[in-house]
Amino acid sequence: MTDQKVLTAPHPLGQEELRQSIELLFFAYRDFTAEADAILAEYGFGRAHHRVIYFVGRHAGITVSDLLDILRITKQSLGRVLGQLVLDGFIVQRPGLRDRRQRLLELTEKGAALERRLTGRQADSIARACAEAGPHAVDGFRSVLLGLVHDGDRVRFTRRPERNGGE
Amino acid sequence: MTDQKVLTAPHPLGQEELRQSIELLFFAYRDFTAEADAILAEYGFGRAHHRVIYFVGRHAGITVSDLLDILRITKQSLGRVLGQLVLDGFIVQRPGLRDRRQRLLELTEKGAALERRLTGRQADSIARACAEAGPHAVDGFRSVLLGLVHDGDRVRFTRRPERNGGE
DNA sequence: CAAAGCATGTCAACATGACTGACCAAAAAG
DNA sequence: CTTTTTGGTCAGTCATGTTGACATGCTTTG
Repeated sequence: MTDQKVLTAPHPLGQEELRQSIELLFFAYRDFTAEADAILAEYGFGRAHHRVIYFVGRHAGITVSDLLDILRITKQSLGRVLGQLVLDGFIVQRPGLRDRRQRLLELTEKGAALERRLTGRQADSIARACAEAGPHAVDGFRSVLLGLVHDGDRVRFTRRPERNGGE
Repeated sequence: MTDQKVLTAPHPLGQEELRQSIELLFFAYRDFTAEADAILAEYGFGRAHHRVIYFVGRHAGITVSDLLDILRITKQSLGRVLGQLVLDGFIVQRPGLRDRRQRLLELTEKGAALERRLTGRQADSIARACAEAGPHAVDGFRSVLLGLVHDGDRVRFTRRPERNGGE
């Protein structure tokens, strides 16, 4: 019969290839996040808690405002999950020195342990997928994803993400 | 032989690369879905409606059960959004002939128009990102994503997705 | 300095879209 | 013909997003 290997894109990408890419993104994200969700459920947490733990771990001392810029949710939504994480001892807040309104966020050791567990699991998933696809595929994977990220956030991937000045 | 770093990869992807990949997936998915969300908001719909419209468009005559297998949500969750879409005239249900309990789902012309609008917008996003990254990157993008998809669903991308036998 | 305005974060009320449990109807199994 | 399985629905709850009103503290200005 005719072809059945649909996974090679000859040219500027036809309708079918684009549809498959849309679906791949949906299925991949669904399954990728399901891994961590299972762990989070043990703690009574959801995906929102995961995102907070991850980015606080990544940027120790981050302010609530900066976290909001990353997550693109409202202060109120963040406030709820953040409050739970603080109550449960996964995150500590300390007031900013330069600006006492701020609550600079940090993981506790307990929080850092959970973060390592979650990130480790997800890193394993990606590492396995990358290994299967070959090291060469990884560059393509990353550059297409980067093209999907809105301009304002691309800088996160082109320079060092660490920059915790003042406090 | 027998060393541990012999497994062919030039660099097995370090911690930092893996973290960046995790974040890329988060940011790319966030921005990718935001495009369609804006359109959906005009109709008073959410992301759940989008997924239903998309997969019903993709598999005309699909049953509720098969749709549930794709979406991995509960019948009850699907029922609500599906009910709205039927009420608003975006989807029609017709009873199965072989099994009268089934409600085979199809888009109306109105539903198909919305589906084209949503998919077109998302296809443009991906096409642009792929064009920027180069046609070569696209293969890598797709094969890594495919590696993240759980086994049971990979078959959707290796053979023709159409197969509406019975009715 | 005091008042105005802006920035940071909180509280209250609400909407969406997941979930579980109880249920009905039709088909399949005995 | 009963019982079990399958396909789908109704009611209620939970998680997590939203907007609006607000307290506090920094900054700017008369």
